[in-house]
Amino acid sequence: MSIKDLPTVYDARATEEKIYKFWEDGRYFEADASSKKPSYSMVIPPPNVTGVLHMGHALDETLQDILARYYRMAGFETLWLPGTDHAGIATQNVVEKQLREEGLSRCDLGREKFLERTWEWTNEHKSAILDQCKRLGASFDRTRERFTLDEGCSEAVKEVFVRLYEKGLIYKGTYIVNWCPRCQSAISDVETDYETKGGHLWEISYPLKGENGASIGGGGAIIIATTRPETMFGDVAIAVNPDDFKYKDLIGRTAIIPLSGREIPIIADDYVDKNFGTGALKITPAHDPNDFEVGKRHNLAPIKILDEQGRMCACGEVPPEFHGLDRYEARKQIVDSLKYKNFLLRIKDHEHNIGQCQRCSTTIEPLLSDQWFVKMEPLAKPAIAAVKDGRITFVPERWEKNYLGWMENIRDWCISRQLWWGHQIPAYYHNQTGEMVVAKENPDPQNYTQDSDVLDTWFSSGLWPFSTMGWGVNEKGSPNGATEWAMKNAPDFKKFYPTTTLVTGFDIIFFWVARMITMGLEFTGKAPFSTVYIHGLIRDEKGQKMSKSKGNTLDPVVLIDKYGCDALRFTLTSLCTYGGQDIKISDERFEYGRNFANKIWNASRYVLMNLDGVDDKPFDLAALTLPDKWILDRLNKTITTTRKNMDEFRIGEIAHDLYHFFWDDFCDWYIELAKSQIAEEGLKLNTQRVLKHVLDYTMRLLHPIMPHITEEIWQLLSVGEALIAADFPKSEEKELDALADMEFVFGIVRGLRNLRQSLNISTSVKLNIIIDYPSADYFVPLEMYIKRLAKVENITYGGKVPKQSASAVVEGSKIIVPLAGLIDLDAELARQHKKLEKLAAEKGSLAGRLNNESFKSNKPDLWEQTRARVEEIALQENAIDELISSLKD
RNA sequence: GGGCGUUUAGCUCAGUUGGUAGAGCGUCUCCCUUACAAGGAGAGGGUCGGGGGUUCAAGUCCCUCAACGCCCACCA
Repeated sequence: MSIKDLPTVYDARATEEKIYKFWEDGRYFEADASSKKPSYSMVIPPPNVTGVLHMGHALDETLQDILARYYRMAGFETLWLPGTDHAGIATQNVVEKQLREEGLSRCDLGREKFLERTWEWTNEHKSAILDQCKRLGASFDRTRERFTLDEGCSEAVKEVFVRLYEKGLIYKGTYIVNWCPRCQSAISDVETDYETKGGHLWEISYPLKGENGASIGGGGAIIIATTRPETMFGDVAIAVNPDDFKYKDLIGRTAIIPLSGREIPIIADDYVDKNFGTGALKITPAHDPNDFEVGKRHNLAPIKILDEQGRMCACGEVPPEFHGLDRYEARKQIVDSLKYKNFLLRIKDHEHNIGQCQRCSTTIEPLLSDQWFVKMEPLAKPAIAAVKDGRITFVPERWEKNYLGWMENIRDWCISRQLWWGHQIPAYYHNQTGEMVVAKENPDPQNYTQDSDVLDTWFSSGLWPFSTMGWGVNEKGSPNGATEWAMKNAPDFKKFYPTTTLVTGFDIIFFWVARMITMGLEFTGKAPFSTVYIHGLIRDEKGQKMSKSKGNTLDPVVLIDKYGCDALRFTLTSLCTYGGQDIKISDERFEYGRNFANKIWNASRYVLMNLDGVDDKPFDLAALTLPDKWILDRLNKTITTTRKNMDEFRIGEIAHDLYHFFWDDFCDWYIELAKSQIAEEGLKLNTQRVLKHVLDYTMRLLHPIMPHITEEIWQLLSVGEALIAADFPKSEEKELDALADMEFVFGIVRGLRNLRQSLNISTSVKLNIIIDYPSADYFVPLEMYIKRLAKVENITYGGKVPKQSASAVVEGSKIIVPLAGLIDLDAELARQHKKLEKLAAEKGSLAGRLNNESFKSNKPDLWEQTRARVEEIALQENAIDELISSLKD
């Protein structure tokens, strides 16, 4: 297709498909571990295999891609490593749902068959979301794609588990955990959400046993308050505050659990708040984390009365009529029974926070069970230090506090999950003796059986920066113990670990970022990345979180179809503030990026269509006109700020700067001025060279944000083979010093246009203008340029100042326009008076400063500036006065 | 209970070391001038949430109050 046939509307769809294929075919995304160039690397936050691309990914992937493309162009050997997460619970849920539809359960299949089935599903979907990322223009290296359950990652998981265990940092124990009765698994603290709900506080009377062994009812009663009456059969004590005079005498006596009749001691513990409820608290160690601690302090064995489904146990502690009841039904019946037997004294409304499973919103049941934990404190210490001493920086900085606060109060991490899909815990039990061995392989499959639990999904993602890169060869580089896989990939680890930047949302700082830091430091001795760039979350136009259930999601692929990928990327990028504010979006916002892409397209079309006869030589510095120098200066400044902003992760500012430079400076001013230069034979060639140069460099600057359209145009410019592999511009030190003069020209033109508009003189009417310069300094370099504007602005220039004329003042010069035709005299007079008022107000406020001696001595340059402005105002006022009297003539 | 964020033009938001406020969209006026009507030119619009303080000078620094949002903790 010839340049002249390029469509006037940019065809994003066709261009993007073609260009992405060009990059893939040219293998431009693939990193070379043997390169001598300095490295820049990132790992993708692995999306869940069950995930579907949403706006959050679009933003996260776009930002990473911008960095990858920038550093690739800036001379770094760049690796952006993609992959996906096996997402334990989520994936298992999907497959179990399929099974249910077939009338089966996972237990019908058995573990082995179920896993086969899940692998089948996974293999089918594993890469779907990364394939979708192609539409985003993602330049990650698919030859290095990883999956958290694949060979290398699994090997690393086992290695890490065994080493932590041997170091005493992984332990197994019976503790209270957050149990999800629906998922049938323990979940970690961070996977538990709390929601405030209305509930009740029940006050129940527990009879006291008589002092001298008197029978039930003989010794009065103690009244406790609880939100969970159904757990009463698991009570092991009643606790009161040791300083609470109400109960002082009761400490050490014995109370009797209503309905079941078991005897429990009354103990004293500081944990109890005298002022809450009745000041007496029932202690149920098996079903409440705080009670568990109290129980431990007082050596009271927990009694478990709810099972893993959330039903009352059929045990001796629970009266038979409640056996097997669901926890809520049990509560109802127990309360009825208490009421009937007069043990229930009062019911108060009470709001409290209820823990819920993040994944299925089922109310969490704190449950006593055998689980595996990571001892976090020793691991947290170096992870705190790495952030405090600056080896790891958070951008924006405020997230550092957030991270440190959490780390400094870290609690042990429950890592076992009662699922089948995931990394099975590498612990083996002897079939007869029960003896436990923790090892990477089963020591003797005949006699040992592996622990049936799997690891929390975040355990493997915590290793992601190094498990994906061939970690496993020991520090001395010896193959001893390392798998073949690790050996093969070790060069990646050497070249690209630690990674440079991690890009993610603040919602997974605790889940993921913190764990990568602890694990990275523990196992590689190095922080896994030096900068954590935290961006905001995408929200809908009302500021609500996007979710499928609310139906307020926007599909990135649909938006790309409608507006184009580069448009989507540009819009998203422009909304990224340095502070990482959440981003509110609606469909229409992407018109911003689309319009910009179209502007780029059409301006480029103009340049391309006007390059006939141009050569490959650089522009002639000596022959540059004022606008040439100006646009080159502006380009140079834009290069400087773009690089600086890239270093500082001010990505949104880059987008705004480039938008402004391209649209306002290049299109609206330079190209318009260049049109008249091209018409002059003597200036044509050099102008073409400048146009070509500026477009070339602008495409380079914009490429990280808008990769497809820039690649397309750059290739049409025929200055190189592939923009993706071209150099990122470096700024020149020397300035061409044209800004001030050009501003003057702009002032003249604006003044003129303003006059036309306000006097209602159409651009089709030719105007004569006269410029009254205050001194020759202005005149010499600019006269020519004003003349050159003649065609564009439809003016003639020069002559004598007639009587009736309008004028505008620019930096001491006056543009005078004779008013031969008709104008609206009153309207013009009113306009001028309004201007006078404005000027007077400004002068008033400036005068105060001017007379301020300390301002004059503290900031002489600023004072001088102010003084100059006051002079300018006086000139303008004079001009307006003159105009007014001339109009009145 | 502790911490963080936000409050600037009709709407959505920028505003890096303190120096008389900017953008996009929307509004009004004019223009289909062969790069672009997804465009061009011009205009209007803000006592920067309230109050106090520091300073010659505060959207910007300090204190305080208010509203909204988020995170952490989880007194039964």
